[in-house]
Amino acid sequence: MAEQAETLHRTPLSRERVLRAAVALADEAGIESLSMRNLAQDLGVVPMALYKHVANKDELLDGMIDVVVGEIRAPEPGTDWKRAVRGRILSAREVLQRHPWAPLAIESRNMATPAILAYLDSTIGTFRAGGFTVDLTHHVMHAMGSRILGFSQELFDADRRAGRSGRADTDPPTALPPEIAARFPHVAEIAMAASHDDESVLGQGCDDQFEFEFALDLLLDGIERLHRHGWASARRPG
Amino acid sequence: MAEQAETLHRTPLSRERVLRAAVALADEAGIESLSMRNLAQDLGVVPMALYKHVANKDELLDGMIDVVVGEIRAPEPGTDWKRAVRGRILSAREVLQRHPWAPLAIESRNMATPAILAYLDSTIGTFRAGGFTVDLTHHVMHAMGSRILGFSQELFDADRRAGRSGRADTDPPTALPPEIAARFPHVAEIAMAASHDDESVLGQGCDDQFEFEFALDLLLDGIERLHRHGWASARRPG
DNA sequence: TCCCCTGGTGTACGGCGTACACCTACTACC
DNA sequence: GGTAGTAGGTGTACGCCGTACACCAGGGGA
Repeated sequence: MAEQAETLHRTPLSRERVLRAAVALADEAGIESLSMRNLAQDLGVVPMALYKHVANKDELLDGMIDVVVGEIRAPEPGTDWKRAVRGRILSAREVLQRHPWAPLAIESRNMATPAILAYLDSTIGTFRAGGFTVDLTHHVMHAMGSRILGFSQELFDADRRAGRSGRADTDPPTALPPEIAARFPHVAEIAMAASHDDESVLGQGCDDQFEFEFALDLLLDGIERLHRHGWASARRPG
Repeated sequence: MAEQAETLHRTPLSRERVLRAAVALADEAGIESLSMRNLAQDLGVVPMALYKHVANKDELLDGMIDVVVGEIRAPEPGTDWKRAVRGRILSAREVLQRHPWAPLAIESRNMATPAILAYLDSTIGTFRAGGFTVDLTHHVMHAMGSRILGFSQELFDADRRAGRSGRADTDPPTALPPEIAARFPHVAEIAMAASHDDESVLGQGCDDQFEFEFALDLLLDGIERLHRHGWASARRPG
């Protein structure tokens, strides 16, 4: 019977299947345990079999990124540029939260993958359709940076670093140890305010979604202002 | 004589020396060739000797980050918050350009190193001294994200990815291949405008420094506006 | 019938981080 | 001066990694 199971051969590998298995593995076990060997084992196959479908591990990562980026929802057409861009970026953020390893993977790779280019192209198109000059659009895209793909690379969030496995326990208050608080009083002050829900609007710890939208709107509002005022690049005087 | 050279022993290792050698190695050869073995060889020592001074490779990386962050210039006192923050961030940017591997290293690590905390603490202090509420300061720090440490994690710059060795040849025009341009017309339009120096203000390719300051000022101006209007967090209505 | 081509296999190599036992030279103390 | 303890460099070895290369099964076309 084992023989029969052998015989009616498992659905054969394909680039598609390899990529999806890789994304699933990274989602569940963290990017640090995505090795060709582990991935092969998940697929019930010998490690070298993967190389018939992806050139090497780097190319595997590129493929995984494209899978993820492909999940981002296109903006509904007919809305104004600001709403369209905002909606799309928030959709990107949702996607990346399902794949916590992706931001770091994206940043550490070449970035010229087809899906990313398509995404950027479409976003640029939204600005252009909204009446932005090529010039302003260019700078705006730079200014949005990685946020345009839904992540902001905070300096704080200890979560999600280095691709932790899925839902780690969202850390409770975790008042920072007193010797730290003493050395860094200003940090302590903020941490304090953020964890006490006295009259502070912030509930338990930081509300990541709020912070993301705060920064996003700060940028979008600034951009809108530049656009309305017909901003054109002229190097600011020294 | 070899014996004598042996005998008057080389200056002994120290955490300090190990860290500086590691930074130098990463600067010159790229972070991908920073291995405990290579580093030991550079120091004329056997790999395991390093473990008497750093606990493991992760701790080595943390130490390297602290070395780099320690190079950031403190703002001259007595200036207004905006000038102080801006100056310091631009100083941070200079430092990180000397250590192209650092942004990725920083992002992939835990971030709670003493030097980083001290840096954040001092920056927060600048905002507070400028009259910002704890609340606004908190959000502002989030909004600045990694930019506060001098890097923006662009999606474009192919340079500097994954810690290339020092000065790679700054790529010439490099008009993107026509089949790409056809598939991604909006990207092509921008690339075109950026490389032609016709009447476009941008010289050859992108001016990274300009883009960085553009985004930085966009944020700082927006922040200033919030501050002046006495912004206080109240969740935006759905 | 034969051949080739697609795709899975097995073995092996060099590099990595690092555990662990060892040795050596120096310092402190009697 | 002798001895014990310790800080710091050494050597060996293990298990993991990516992947080169030779091989092989089986199915489809000539």
